Amino acid sequence: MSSKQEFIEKLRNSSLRPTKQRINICEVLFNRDKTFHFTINDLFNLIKDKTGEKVSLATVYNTVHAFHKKGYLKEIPINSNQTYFDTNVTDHHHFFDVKEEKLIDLKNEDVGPIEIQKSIPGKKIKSVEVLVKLED
Amino acid sequence: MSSKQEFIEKLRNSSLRPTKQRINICEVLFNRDKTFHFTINDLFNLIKDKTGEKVSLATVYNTVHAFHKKGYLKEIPINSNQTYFDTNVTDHHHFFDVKEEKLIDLKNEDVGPIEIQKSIPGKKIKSVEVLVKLED
DNA sequence: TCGTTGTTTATAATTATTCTAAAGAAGATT
DNA sequence: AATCTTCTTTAGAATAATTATAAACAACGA
Repeated sequence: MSSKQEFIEKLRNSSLRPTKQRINICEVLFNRDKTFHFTINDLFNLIKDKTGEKVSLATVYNTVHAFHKKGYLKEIPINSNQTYFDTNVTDHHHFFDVKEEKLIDLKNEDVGPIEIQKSIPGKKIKSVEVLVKLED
Repeated sequence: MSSKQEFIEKLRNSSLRPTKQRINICEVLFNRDKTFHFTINDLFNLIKDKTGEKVSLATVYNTVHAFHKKGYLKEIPINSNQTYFDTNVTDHHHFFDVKEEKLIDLKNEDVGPIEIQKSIPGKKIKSVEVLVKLED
């Protein structure tokens, strides 16, 4: 449970002006116990439902990208026509239920350590992501 | 080096009629030594270049999807605006050079074994994919 | 050869995302 | 508080990838 005040500080600390819209988006994204997987469209609809206030789609895009850039959101690679984001920005992996189009977190302990025994000169590893697809 | 005749058989065996267009696409996709990573648009352009014959974009989409369904192509999960495919349908992983937008194969030996120590009732694992993003 | 069914194609439609430019709000300065 | 600057929001247009449509065409079987 985070308070409005905390969100305002968080935004200020990131040199993002604490606007009504951004605070509403924070409420929806970060005011929850469990990690949250979503598409922009999910979020767009949830904001209306949860806060009663409408935020334009463009602002949702802007804000999600801003939060992603600041490291408050993580983009999840799935083959789908829509981009998925995750409020859990720690290093972790995912199940993807292909039929239900649903993402499920894998704790780091759920996946053994991953050793990459190859390197490309001049490049360093930015991230290692495992995606486990599930079928019935 | 596969021959035209082999492609025709391959197509027939999959109950896909061996049309000129499909055979051309096979030549471009499967008549090569190394694995091939591509987007639909890459392929569309390559067909013109390599075979001299033009195939409509819609047919490229149709054929790639048909081949994917038959298991001759693999879709690769990357966060990008375009969908990537791979002619290497065996179980393997990838580097993705974020800057150059280029995929590089990881042999299975290059990645230690991956243990998934969690399961979802009623679901079974369809695939396990590792994507290693690279930066400079 | 003829009829059936599958395929190709140009084009239109759809969908996710980004761009644009004008109106509005936040922050700093006096 | 009034003003100025800068950032933000917004509706709507623009773009880009993909999918749908429906008519012309080609492969197959009888």
